[in-house]
Amino acid sequence: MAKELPSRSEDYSLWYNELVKKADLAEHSDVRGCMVIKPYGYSIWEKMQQALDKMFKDTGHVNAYFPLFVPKSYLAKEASHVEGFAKECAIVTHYRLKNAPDGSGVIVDPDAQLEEELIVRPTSETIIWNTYKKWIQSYRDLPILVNQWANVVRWEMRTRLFLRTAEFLWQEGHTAHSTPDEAVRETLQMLDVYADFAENFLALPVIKGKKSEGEKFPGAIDTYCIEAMMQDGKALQAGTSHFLGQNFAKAFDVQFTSKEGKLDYVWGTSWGVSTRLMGALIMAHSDDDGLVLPPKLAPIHVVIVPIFKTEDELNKISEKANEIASALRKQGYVVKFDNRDTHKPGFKFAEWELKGVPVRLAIGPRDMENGTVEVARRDTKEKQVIKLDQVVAEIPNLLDNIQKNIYQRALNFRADVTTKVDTYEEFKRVLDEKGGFVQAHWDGTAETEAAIKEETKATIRCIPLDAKEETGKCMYSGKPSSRRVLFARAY
RNA sequence: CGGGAUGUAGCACAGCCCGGUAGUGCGCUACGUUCGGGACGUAGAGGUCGCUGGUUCGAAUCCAGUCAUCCCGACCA
Repeated sequence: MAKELPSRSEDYSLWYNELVKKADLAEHSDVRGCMVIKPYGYSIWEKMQQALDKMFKDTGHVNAYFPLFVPKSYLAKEASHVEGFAKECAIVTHYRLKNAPDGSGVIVDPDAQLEEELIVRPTSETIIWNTYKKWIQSYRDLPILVNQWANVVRWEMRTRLFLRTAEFLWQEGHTAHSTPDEAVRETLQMLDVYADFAENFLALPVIKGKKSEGEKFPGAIDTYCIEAMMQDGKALQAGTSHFLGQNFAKAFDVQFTSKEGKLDYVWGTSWGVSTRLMGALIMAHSDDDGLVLPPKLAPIHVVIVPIFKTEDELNKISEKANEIASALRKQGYVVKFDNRDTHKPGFKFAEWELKGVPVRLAIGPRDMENGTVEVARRDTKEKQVIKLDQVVAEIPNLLDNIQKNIYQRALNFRADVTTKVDTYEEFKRVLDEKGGFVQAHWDGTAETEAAIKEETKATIRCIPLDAKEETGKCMYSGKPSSRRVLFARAY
């Protein structure tokens, strides 16, 4: 009762906020715009990290760590980069505090001003390319395929748990190559890794595409992205991969001698996903009863709830429950036997549903008598009673089935809210009445893009990589267009 | 950063207009009855009223500042 959620369809934002807090994922800190990720939420993030990290290693990458602080002058070296990030930087100006002369507390010591201010990294391109300059002389030093797990700070005006916080956790890959082809291949490879991860672990279908000039990363030649659809019809950028060309190499004077003995600037990429994926995970699958986790990312796969009146009953049930639990654990599943005698079964059912545990087993005296167990799946809330000796064999199939089902559900939802339109009137009507992705022709100009954004708040999410060649007319300007692009209102 | 709202017990909120011993529900603790979908009864514990300053004999209440959160804008690879 105390934990009941607001309805998803009534107020999506409220539902989201309450769910994040009540499912024990995260909460706002008292520190401006910052978030506390609670143990349960963090354990999901850890599972994401493990899966991603393995995929990075499998594609030849290694991890390293670079400083949190970036000297102001580094950030200034790449013109569009500084322009893109200047408005949201936290800056360290002093290195010492002292007691206030009037005894009112501590103050910043005015004598301890830094000669050059340090920026708390909003992203690490600059400090990393400054380092790469020292690492690279020859084509033999290339490629460099480095990833970093870190926190970054972007002083956003308005924050939202997981989706936009002042500080967030992420990984950022930064690679250096001797040829543009290789760098472009790397950029696209990592985009594929992200899409693969989203679909196979998050159970979240994504659209791979390229950003328009207006939406691309400051300092990139091309920005590629994966775009996902949330249950309220708004899009979410779930990851990006940038082809940096020689922009950062030129800004930081990173040159190498090629096989032919010629001096050239290094070609770069960068790519990242963040704790924003947690937001995507929550908004894509959950319902009014709480979180729905894909089994591959669930910190607990199976919870066993005993139903008992007496200690004697509990002991008998525990014996069976522990048998099942240890058999499942041997197969690598995380099983929670919730034998608390402080809460009733109904309370436990509701609590584990709120937390999104994919499978729940309930065993009571009735089951003990019949040699059965009640199996409930979180995604559909279906319950069935099966033989006790079959349950261990059934669970892997069931978990697999749940993983596939929530992916399929999200895919169906996305298809339902994806609309093809040819006129601007229709475009506006679809956005207001239905939301979702809108496929429309665009003349390719920044002016049209900006005007549409201004008038409808919808942005070009991406130019899908698999967009078919199709002659048409821009819905806004009437000028010719050769393919449809994807519009949506977005987070 | 602009407009609006909020900040009082772990949580949700009332009290503020009209200044005078800090309230309610949930949760928490103990005991009893319960236990197959969020139990009930009885008794109890728990609060520098966001923070700083001002007005006043006296401030949760009035005034100023400040910090944070929420909504709308702006901003946001």
